[in-house]
Amino acid sequence: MQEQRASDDRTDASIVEVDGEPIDLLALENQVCFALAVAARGVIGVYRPILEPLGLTHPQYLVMLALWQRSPRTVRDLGAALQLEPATLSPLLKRLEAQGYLTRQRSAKDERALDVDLTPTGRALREQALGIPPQVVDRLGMSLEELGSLRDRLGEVIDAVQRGER
Amino acid sequence: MQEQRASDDRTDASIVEVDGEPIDLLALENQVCFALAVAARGVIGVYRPILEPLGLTHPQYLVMLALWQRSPRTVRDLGAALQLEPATLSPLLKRLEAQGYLTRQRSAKDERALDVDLTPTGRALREQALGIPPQVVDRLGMSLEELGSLRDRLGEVIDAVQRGER
DNA sequence: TCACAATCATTAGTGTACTAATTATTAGCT
DNA sequence: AGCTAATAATTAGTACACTAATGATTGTGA
Repeated sequence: MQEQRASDDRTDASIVEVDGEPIDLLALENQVCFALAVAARGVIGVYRPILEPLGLTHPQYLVMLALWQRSPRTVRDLGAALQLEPATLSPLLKRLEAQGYLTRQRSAKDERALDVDLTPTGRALREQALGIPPQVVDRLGMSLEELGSLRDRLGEVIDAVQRGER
Repeated sequence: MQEQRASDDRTDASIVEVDGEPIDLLALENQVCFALAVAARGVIGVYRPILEPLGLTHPQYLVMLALWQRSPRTVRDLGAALQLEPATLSPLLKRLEAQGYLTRQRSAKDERALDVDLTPTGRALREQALGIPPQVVDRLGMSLEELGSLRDRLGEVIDAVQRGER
């Protein structure tokens, strides 16, 4: 005989009342972090086949977006924009350099810093990228209003996370 | 002389008018996928120090949540609940087994399947986990209403992603 | 029954993403 | 000027997360 712990216990401290409704604090489907992780993986999965013809992964695509907005810029600057550790960007940038999309060279002003700049090929890739956002929106089948409002709410979460960093 | 493409072109096909406002389709700050990726990494980062005393990573924590809800269950079943490939779960479950939180053994009914079950230690860990959601909510400083509504909206994105899979 | 397809898990290979340690360069202080 | 602290990037090590290929078992149709 085996006890069914989680379901048979008559008093479970993880069950909380909210508006008179019992909510299980540890239920997977109630976790914002779980919804966030699954949604992020899912949306990145939508980009995968779309980015494949360009030879880009999703993180690499984000780097290219950052460089199309401003370049050259340093690894640290890119990290600040993309919220990534330099240790994550370092090998990622090397792969993009190997692809021929960017160049990496020490800054003249500060030999510690590395200037990352687009090659003509990398700059030209932007034309191909113009078709990507519409494809993604179409594939998701959600309105621009919904997506925009979601983006704004995610921005609040990002702010909340950063507020607590010290 | 070097042309400043992204900023100087007078007609940039990535600029679109929405409600009379010019929106740059390729701007990093307009990408939902970027907000999603940063928010997910950020929130998981909030869990990191909280989960560290339990010896769990965030994906491992999600596996434990799933097992606390129902166990034993197979790798495939866990994968369906967590939206993860079996190839991702396989090494992850081995680490949790090495930690002493679960057992892995072939199912008696179907030798292909692997039954994953909690150890007494793994079951007992649930008591420690009860304090985690309140800590995270406190750390984020957002209301339960905000978080609940965000979770629901992420659920819509997850549904949208799955609708398109065939 | 028995070949063959389908299913389940694992392994191999690639690419993030983190922390901690290392190297190189610059900035600041006396 | 010269020592020291701070800063920038890289490397090493661990852990996801994916696709593709593999091995083992089960289900199915002629």
